[in-house]
Formats: sequence, C-alpha cells, structure tokens
Amino acid sequence: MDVRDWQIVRSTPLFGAMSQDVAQSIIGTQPVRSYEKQTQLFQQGEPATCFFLVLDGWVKLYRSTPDGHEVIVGVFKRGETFAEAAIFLGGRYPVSAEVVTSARLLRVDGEILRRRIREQPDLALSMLASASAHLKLLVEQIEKIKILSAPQRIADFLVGLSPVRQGATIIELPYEKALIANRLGMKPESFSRALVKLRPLGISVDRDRVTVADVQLLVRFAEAVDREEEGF
Amino acid sequence: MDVRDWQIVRSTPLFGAMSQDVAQSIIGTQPVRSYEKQTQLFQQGEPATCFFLVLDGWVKLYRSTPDGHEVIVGVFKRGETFAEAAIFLGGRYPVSAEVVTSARLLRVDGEILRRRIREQPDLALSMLASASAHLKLLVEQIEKIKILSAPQRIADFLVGLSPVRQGATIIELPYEKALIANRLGMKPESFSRALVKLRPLGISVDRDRVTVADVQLLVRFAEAVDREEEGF
DNA sequence: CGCGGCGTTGATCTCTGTCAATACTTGTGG
DNA sequence: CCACAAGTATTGACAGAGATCAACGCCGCG
Repeated sequence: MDVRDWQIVRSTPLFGAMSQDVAQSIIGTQPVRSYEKQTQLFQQGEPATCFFLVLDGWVKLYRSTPDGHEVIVGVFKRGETFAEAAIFLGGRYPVSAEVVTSARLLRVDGEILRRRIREQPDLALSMLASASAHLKLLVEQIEKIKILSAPQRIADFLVGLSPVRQGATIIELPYEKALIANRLGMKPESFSRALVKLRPLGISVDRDRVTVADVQLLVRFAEAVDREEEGF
Repeated sequence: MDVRDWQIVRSTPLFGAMSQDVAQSIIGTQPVRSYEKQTQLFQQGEPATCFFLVLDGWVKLYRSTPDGHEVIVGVFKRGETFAEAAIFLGGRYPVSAEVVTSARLLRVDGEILRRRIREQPDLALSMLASASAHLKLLVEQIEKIKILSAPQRIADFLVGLSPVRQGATIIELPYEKALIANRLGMKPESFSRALVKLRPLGISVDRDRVTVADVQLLVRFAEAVDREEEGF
C-alpha cells in the first residue's frame, strides 16, 4: 500500500474521520489484493467476515432471485467502501459482490473493527456516518428508479460520471453497457435505445466513449419531471 | 410512556440490544409527544437534531423534487425508528417527514445519544445493527420495485401487513390508498386495477378493509417471478 | 341539496420488455 | 493472414404493463 492508496483510504468517511494512527492500526495489517474480473467476493447469506475498500477498479453488489434474475443494487469505485454495515447485521451479507473489472481492494477484517469500536467509541460515529451515506444513496436510487424515465436515468448517470458540471466533455463508460443498464434498472436494449434518444441533446457514443456537447443540458434533462406546475 | 410503550421500545433493533437501564437512561428523559395528522416533523436539508421512534400511528418520509413532485421513500409504523442515521451524516436530514395519521412519537435528542455512545461503546454496536437493518430493507425495496409487477408488489405489501402467515385474515389498510400506491411505486389508478387482479387469488376489498382468503396464496404469488422453467 | 375528496373504471397512449436478427470486436487456431 | 467462433452492441417488430386523461360513483359534510 503506497502513498496514493493511503490518500484514498483517508478520503473515505469511515477512515477519514478517525485519527491517523487509529486508521493505521486497523488497516495496517490488512492485505491489499488484486482481483481478476468476475471474481466473486462473497455471496448473499454468507457470514460477513470482512468488508472492503476499493483502491482501483469496480465492484458490483447484486441480489440473485431464485429464478436466476440478477438485480444490481450498487456499483462501487475507487475510494468507496462497501459491506461494512453487513458486519453488524446478524453477521450475514444481504447481497452478493463481484469484481467487474480487474481491481485492487483493501480487505478489512470485521472482528478487528468490532474490537476497535469497543475500545474507541468515536469509531462508531464514523461507521454510522458511512452507513448513513449508503442509506442516502439507496434512497436516492429508489427515487430515481421511481420517477425518472430511462433516458433521464442515463443522463443522470452520465452527469455523475462527468468530471465537469458544464460545457463539453468526453466520458468513458467504466464497465459493460449491460451492467450499466442493469444498474439503472433497465434492459440492455432499452439502454441502447435511450442513448439514441439523448442524441438530440448533444450526446454521441462510440464504443465506450460518450461525447457530451453540454453537460448542463443533461442536468436539466435529468431533473425535468414533467414541468406541470401544480401550485400545491 | 407506559408498559406497552416500553415493550415497543425494547423491540427495536436500536434499543433492543442494549441493557434496560442504559436504554432507560437515554430515552427516559426524552419526551413522548402526540402529533396531529399532517404535522411536519422536519424538512429535508434541516440540521438533524434528533431522531424518532413511532409508538403509534404512521409517519411518511419523502423527498420533494424542485418542481413540486413528492416521492415517498419510506413509511414507518409502530416500533420503527427513523432519521437516526441522519444525525451522524453532516447533521442534515436527507428527507422530509410528515405524520400521516394522528400519532405518538418518541423523540430522541442526537447530542445526548452521541455523548452516551462515547461513554458506552456497546451502544454503538447496536445502533450499527439498526442502520444495517434499514440498509437491508432499502436494498430489498429496490429489488422489489425492479422485478415485481404491480399486483405482486401489492401482494407483498399485504403479506407484510398480515398478522398471520397462512390461512384467512382481514387487513386494514393503514393509510390512504394514494399513499400506498406511491410507496409501492405506482399511480393510484394502477393500484386500484392491480387490486382487482388479485381478486382471483381470494382478495376482496371494501373501503380500507382487505379480506384475504389465504395468505399463503399471496406469498406464493409475490414470489412467483415468471415461472418459466428454463433449465439453465 | 350541492360540493369536494377519494376511489374506481374506461379508453387510449407511451414506454419498456421480449424475441429475434444483424453487426461489430475480440480472440483463437489453422 | 484469414476464417471462425464467442461475446457484446445495436436495431426492428411486437406485446404488455402501467401512465395518462377523463368520466363517474361513493361518501361525508356544510
């Protein structure tokens, strides 16, 4: 784990709030491992022994239904932690996790963390903040699936990926389109078509490169919920 | 706060795990208040000073979009806590809360709680369990919205409301149908029609009374995702 | 009695899923 | 270097679920 990695660790709500040496004491002995694409990290229902921090690459969290359907409930990237809450929930993962690009992950043992929390109550506040962030994210995700159309969800997704808030830019799609589609709650075909519908807004796609004429346009489009002004 | 209230408090993941006297010391000094229907508890964006436990009645959490739309992200009933996560996240509520029936709520001050956590580390662990439980619930909600049809979501909702797991029962709809519809991610008209489609399964509705011939049937219906037997 | 809120029903439309066919990319082996 | 296969993306035709718009019925209330 080099300096760059350490910066990433300190940027998370979980490890950022605690003091340098406490963070060090928790993750100092933990391994950083590289994972191949499609590596299964854990399955839903398994005992939750540890949680993860993404140093590089992408990881998807999903649930499998009895008949083979798969629903993505989150995709995590560099600087994000996941499954840290599961450690406290009956000790079982409520979702499955799979690496979707080759990735480097920091793996943190749950038992260590639990022990440290007993010694250092302030840690719990960091944990709670982190869990809250995820809660907020999920709440937003529900909101978006409920009220935004497919093209709007894509626009929102692209905005979230864009390095700038206005003007032109080029965005690299971070992983397969089928995966993005699932994450946004639609089928790959719908994803494809929805992208076409964004063309009039200055979006063009070539392979995994998306060219955006004006991000602002996307923002407005994603927020436009009908425009019926009921005074209420 | 009487004996019954105390039982409710002890049944929550948050307060159930901690010892009697600790729970007592935290909430003993906190007020139980009665609220009229439509009382606004807090608005999204406000500083989060406290969280709530429902002793009686129903409370909805929702987000207002810039153009006046309203999305329900959760409805909480007796025995459930809400907004406790917000206290640790930047100190602001991510959603608004409104009482939808006359209700009795326990209001817990965040500052007091934070102090107690520092004194009593185990307290933190049980709180984390609570946050995790909500997280899991949200994940499940996403899954349901994505893959269940409208009638299935209603079936699932009714099952969750039913006091029994099998046989016949009568369920009282806890709040307005338009509100339920929103919570389940559909329009009131669709809700109405979907209820009709459940008639063949032994469901009949009169006002806010739902008569269920066999809950088991509903369970199976809600779980049936297609039933196409692809050997896979 | 008339009014307003809520719920239901009907007709129609739009969006998205499904199924199928067709590129396009990438990798493999001859 | 090319042929072929497998995985991935796009496009088309179609069907179904749910949204929308509108009308109507029901009930409580002034």
